[in-house]
Amino acid sequence: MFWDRFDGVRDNLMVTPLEKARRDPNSMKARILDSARKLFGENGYSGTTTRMIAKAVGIDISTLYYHWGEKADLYDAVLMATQEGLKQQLKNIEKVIHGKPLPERLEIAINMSCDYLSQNPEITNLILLNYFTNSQNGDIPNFNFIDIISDIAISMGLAMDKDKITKQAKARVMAVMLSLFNFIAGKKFLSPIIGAGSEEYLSVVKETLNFILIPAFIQGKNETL
Amino acid sequence: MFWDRFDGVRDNLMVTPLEKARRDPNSMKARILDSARKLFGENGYSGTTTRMIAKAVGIDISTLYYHWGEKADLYDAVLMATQEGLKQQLKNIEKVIHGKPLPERLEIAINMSCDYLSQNPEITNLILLNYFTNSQNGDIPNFNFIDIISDIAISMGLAMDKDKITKQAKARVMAVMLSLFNFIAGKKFLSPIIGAGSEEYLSVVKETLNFILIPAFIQGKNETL
DNA sequence: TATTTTCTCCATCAATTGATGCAAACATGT
DNA sequence: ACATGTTTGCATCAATTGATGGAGAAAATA
Repeated sequence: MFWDRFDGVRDNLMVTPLEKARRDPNSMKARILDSARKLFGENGYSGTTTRMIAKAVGIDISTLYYHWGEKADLYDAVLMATQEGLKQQLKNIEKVIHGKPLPERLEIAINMSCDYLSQNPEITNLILLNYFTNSQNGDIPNFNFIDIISDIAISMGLAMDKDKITKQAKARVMAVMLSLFNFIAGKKFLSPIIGAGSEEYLSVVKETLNFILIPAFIQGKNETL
Repeated sequence: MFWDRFDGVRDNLMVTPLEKARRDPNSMKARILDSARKLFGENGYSGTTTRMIAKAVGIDISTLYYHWGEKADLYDAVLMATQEGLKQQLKNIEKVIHGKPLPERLEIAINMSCDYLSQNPEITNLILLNYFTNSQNGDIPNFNFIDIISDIAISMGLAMDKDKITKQAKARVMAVMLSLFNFIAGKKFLSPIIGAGSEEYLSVVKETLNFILIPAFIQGKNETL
């Protein structure tokens, strides 16, 4: 019986399903999570069925439900994993730009972010789709934006204390993020409109972001927020 | 029999369903279109069912199908109507700002656009949701962005000829639009993050857009695109 | 009024959806 | 080999989806 097994703490007792999946990237849990992330990113929550995910992994839906339970729970885990990856990437950028003057900091940050996000396009899709559909639909789990916004605000020198960030500063960071995310997430839609090929698109985006953001934040540097 | 009626051209022979609906705003067609626009804007294409729309109008689904046929056709009409409204509003703005110097033009355009879009929030939702889901899903009708982009580019003095707009100019206009659209569409999601109430939110957004866009486009005014 | 056309709703369809029960397969330790 | 718990897939469920046929009501036409 299970209560006979007192030989120490069973290590997955206090471990979240997401963490369990991350420990072994080849586990069924992790494979499902990967496919789910891709598909949710492509089609959104209601546009993605559990059968689509199961088929992508090559398993039966009941196996999926065995590992992750409800569809909403799986989606929640996908958002968590995405969020973690993004935060990790922000830390990497922070390391590189630390100490440098603001214009250079911005340029490097834009450059690195563009590269990272365009190499993992499902991230921006996932976040933006979530925040659109979720702004109206309360029963879908939602992405935690505020942490990331705060981190960036501090990194960009718009605030000192994580708890004392002005509305204006948050809004400015948000504008930056939204532009960037939209350009990446909407690549397939926007690149034909702009009339640029895949490689050219990324450089046009970088140039545009630099064009728009750098003068604003240089000018506003000494402004009181 | 219908072929006996040769008393002139029957005027709705060459009339699109959308136009027919616009002629009489109280017609069933128009009422369905209105509810559909609202719901598609709130929940996206796959998140909105024909039954939801019918229920909102207070009719049976078969009545809806009688008037609009396939769900995709109705969605298409919704996008068309939205697009027309947006273009009309752009013309209004153009009239007001015509002849004024660039910084003022930008400020007025931002101001008017913000007001218009926040009074018709389903517009931005519709467009953004469409462009996200459609960037991957080809069988859903899609919004015609390029016309609007071109109009704005000319109005902002980034180009002279509608057929000769550089990639950079298009990208810059797009960045402006995307920021604005996202702030409006994401109001419910973003305002708690910023920490602003409903009225305050709009003014913070306007301020932020001015802060970011005006220096960029002033600086870049004499640049060769 | 009579007839034709336009409209509305009920009932129903097949396909798809999220979700589960159960038995067989697999692994793991004794 | 045995008993244990862990995975997996088949079959199936009720609910929901987009969509239609047909009967009758309403409106227009004669």
